[in-house]
Amino acid sequence: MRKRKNSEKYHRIIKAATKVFAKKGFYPAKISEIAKEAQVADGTIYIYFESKDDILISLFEEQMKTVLENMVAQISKLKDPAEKLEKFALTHLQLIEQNKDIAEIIQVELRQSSKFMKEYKNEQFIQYLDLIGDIVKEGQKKGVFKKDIMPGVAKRAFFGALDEMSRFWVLSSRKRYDIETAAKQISGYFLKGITA
Amino acid sequence: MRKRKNSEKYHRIIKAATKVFAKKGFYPAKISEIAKEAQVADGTIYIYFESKDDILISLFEEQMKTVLENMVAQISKLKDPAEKLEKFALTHLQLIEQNKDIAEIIQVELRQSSKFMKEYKNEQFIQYLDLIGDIVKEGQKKGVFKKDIMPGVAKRAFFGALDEMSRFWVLSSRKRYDIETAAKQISGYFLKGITA
Amino acid sequence: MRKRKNSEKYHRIIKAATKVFAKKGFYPAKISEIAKEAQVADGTIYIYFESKDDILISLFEEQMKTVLENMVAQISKLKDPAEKLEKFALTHLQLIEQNKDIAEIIQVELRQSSKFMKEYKNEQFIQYLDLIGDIVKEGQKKGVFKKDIMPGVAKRAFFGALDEMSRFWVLSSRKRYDIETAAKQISGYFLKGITA
Amino acid sequence: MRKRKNSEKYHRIIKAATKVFAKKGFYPAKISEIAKEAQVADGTIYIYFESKDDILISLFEEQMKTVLENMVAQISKLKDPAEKLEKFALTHLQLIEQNKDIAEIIQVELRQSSKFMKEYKNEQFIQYLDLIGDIVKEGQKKGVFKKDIMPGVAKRAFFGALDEMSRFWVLSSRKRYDIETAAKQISGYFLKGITA
DNA sequence: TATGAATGAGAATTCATTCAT
DNA sequence: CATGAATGAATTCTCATTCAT
Repeated sequence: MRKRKNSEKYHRIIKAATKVFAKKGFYPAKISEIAKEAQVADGTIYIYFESKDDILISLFEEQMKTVLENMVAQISKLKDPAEKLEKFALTHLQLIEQNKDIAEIIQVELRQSSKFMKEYKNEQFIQYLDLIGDIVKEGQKKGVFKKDIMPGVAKRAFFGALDEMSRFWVLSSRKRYDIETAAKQISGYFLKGITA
Repeated sequence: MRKRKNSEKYHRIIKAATKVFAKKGFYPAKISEIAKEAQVADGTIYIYFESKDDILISLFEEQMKTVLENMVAQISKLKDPAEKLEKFALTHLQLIEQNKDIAEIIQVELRQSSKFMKEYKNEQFIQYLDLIGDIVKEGQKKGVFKKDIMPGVAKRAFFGALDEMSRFWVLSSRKRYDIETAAKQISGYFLKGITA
Repeated sequence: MRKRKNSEKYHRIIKAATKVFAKKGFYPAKISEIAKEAQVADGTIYIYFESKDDILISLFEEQMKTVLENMVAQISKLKDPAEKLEKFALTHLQLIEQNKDIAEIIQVELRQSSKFMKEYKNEQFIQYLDLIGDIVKEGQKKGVFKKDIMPGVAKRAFFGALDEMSRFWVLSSRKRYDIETAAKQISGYFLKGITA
Repeated sequence: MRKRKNSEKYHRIIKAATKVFAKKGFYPAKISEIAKEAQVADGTIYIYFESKDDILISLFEEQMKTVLENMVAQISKLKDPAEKLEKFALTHLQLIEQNKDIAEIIQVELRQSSKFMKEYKNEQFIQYLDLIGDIVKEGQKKGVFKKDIMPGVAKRAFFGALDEMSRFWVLSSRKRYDIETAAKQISGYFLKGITA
């Protein structure tokens, strides 16, 4: 088997799997359900993917690539590290907003799945986190961020704050806060603190 | 079946399940493995729990009760909201540190599991989050936190920051930063921002 | 283990088992349910019975003994073979009527259960059938029944007719015909035929 | 799952189940044994049947349809109600004779099983019984059967007589009476009685 | 390539029976 | 005798994966 990523069917299966995994979760999702959603035969899936696990990983990489490219494009336009962080927050939350299925899988099924996290070196996700770390380092070099901030801690704290907010959106039906407000609040805490 | 929560076996099974779920994840974990770990027969598990799902939920509630009580005890001793937040961060990370298995399950299997999150109203977790929200509100009333902070966003952002940090610890074998530093850093971002 | 048939508990268990087997059938019935009904512990049942199978067989023999004795008492009072057959029919249907649970078990679970029928020589039932055969033979000797009637066929035909009627009663909630009418009809067919 | 009743495998499984159920009874029969007998994998059975219960019910309906059609064909050729009853008896016993397995299941497992009898409306069996009832009514209309015969009782009595006879054959290894004699005797009792 | 019927390993759960108290 | 917690063998059913067509 060689992956035929250009094939129309490959993408149809990825799309179907995204929908089914998001709805049911990875383990409870059935190959036959993905096949039905993709309008192919069960066996056809195994022409494009090695296993059920492989669908999840492929799905993740496929999506993360896009997310990463998009984020880099947004960030690189800006100069000010503080503005960059704010833009990161907004872009991240918009992305979640527009792709609930993908967001849920990334959060719930893959990023959290100990099974995959432990044996699958999640390169894309590390790069995504590092975008934040790089902004922090850049800010420190430019003297706009405090020197004693630890980028390795800060990148996780910032991402975690956004992520928890997203989870709340993904899992709750209605959303209480609008995206721009939430993005501004969260980046605000980081940049200026909450102390009066 | 009546739950015999006082029974020594009940706790032995909870403990075994915690270990096995943490190691393998909920779905891949086998009842027989939990039974073996708990040194009981497979069937014995069904004297104390209704189903595999029930083990996970019981485990979670059992642990969260302790966590919640512990956190309340730590926080209530302090007066200053800023100090409370810092204490919250430290206590949370210490807890994670001391109970990696429990932490992993709460994060990975239960809090994140779409299956459970959607049909299981996670009261304990909501209360835990609200502890942060209450500190924020208290700080605002006392005039030490900015008035325009939204407690509903802030509690998630703060918890998410800690949680992402914990995840990093839980999933990575070695730990790069010591707990007190990390806790101080993270609560510091919130309180005073990272801007120089 | 020696059977303690005089014990009050022995009879309580038999009675409980009769109720439970009648309601659920032999295989679906649970020992724990019989124990609960009999208000004894599960383990106690095994003091009085060797196994679940043993309960069914004991139950059957216990009940059949009574049924047989009762029938013999009724029949032996009469002289005329034709009257005896009529009395048999009436007594049989009355018995069914008054002991639906026992009737159902005898019909459904034991007499029909190939498992038991094949390895368990059902002496009591054979004797019961033979009561009919003996009446037929007696009638032939007395010259009141046709000589070419085959007692072995006739006893089964007569019993079967009654039995099918009983099954209808046991399994249907309401009863369309009164017992005396049905008994008279059925014995009437045998004795005088249905031809005008 | 869609039932593929035309499939060769569907019939192979029905046939295998008939054999296994007849030999062991419904509850003691194992799916794996049926699968082995049918020379398919265990899982294959679940492509054609929903559950073990479904096999029994399907088996029954499949067989009863044939039995019913066959009986109607035999009966409808005749004019005289008395002859029809005699033919019914003969055909029924022949059928039993030729299909011991099916007969045993119908009698022992399905017709008698409280589990199935109570929740499964046994249409085919009711129709079969009604064939007898209709003959009786027809005979009464034509004036060849007594007016005071109750068809609802008579049909059960007649069927029961045949059925008990069959059971004797099914459950005993050797048969003492030949079919035609037995059929004639039994229909004879009904038609002309046994009184000299 | 595409199909979907067939496979069979695997897993949760049940429950008759035992035995230490 | 009585108990009922503990056992673990046994069984149905599921579903990822294969492969002949």
